[in-house]
Amino acid sequence: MPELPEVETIRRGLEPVLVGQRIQRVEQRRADLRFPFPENFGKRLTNRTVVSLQRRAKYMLAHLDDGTVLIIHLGMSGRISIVGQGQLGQFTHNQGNRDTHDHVVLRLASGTEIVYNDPRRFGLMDLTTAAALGTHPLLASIGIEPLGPGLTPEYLARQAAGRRSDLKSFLLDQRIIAGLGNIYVCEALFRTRLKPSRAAACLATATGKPNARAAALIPHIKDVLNDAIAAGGSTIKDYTQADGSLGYFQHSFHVYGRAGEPCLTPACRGMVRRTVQAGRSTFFCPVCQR
DNA sequence: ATTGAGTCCTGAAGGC
DNA sequence: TGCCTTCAGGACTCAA
Repeated sequence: MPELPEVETIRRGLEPVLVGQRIQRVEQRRADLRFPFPENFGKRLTNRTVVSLQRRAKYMLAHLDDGTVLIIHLGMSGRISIVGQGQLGQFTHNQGNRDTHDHVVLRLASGTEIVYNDPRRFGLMDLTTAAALGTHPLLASIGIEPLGPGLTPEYLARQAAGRRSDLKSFLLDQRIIAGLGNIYVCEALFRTRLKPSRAAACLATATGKPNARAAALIPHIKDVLNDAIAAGGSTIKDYTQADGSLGYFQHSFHVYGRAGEPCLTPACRGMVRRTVQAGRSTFFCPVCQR
């Protein structure tokens, strides 16, 4: 389920358990995920201490004490569990009891295990260094953070001007905004009352300047992401998951997954519709999104 | 340079 | 119960 808010929620849940800890043992249970693991993957992590855990787009970046950076992407189905002593001190489930899709287990000096599980294996892990992070092939050409200061009406308009793609594909393009996924693009466009099939160029004037649509879209993108992070954060805080899984919280979406159901805009009589754009499901209200 | 289609992989859900 | 099809929160690679 991971989009940016899920990754950020997982990062926040993992941070207090992982940062400052020495990785005592690495259990790598297969040779590849989406890509092969780098050479000596386990060896390079073993006995290293995690100094910080950051997020860039949908990537988690664990900085280690020797300058190594562990890059983790969860793909479509990646999940991370904290097994052992949870944040409230209770043991959550038996260690050593591995699932078929538990691909990597990091055993920490504290005795806690960080378990990476990914049935579809669209996720990945790689190693680089802090110095080389900016030129890493996966990170070098991705766009701005949607929650960062770079997302401005001017930026959106500059990127959108002259494009022939539709709004939905434009916002999903990680080279423009890095971290928006299918759900939150649908939700942000709903909040902005913009039809996903509209041309991306509708965010700019003829001279490439931002217009009212670009200005309106930005706070909706930020709000929908921040709302989801806030919802996830409370779940982590309460630590309600019996198995220690992170990022399983429920969201209430306005359009995503609601095809055939009534639009939630007050007084709107529309029905949420599902279409396909760029091979991905799009959900929108044809009445109030124009 | 952009854009769209195909691709990786497993599991859940729904139809018959 | 079982077999089949469709769909899934991502994003790389390649062809046009």
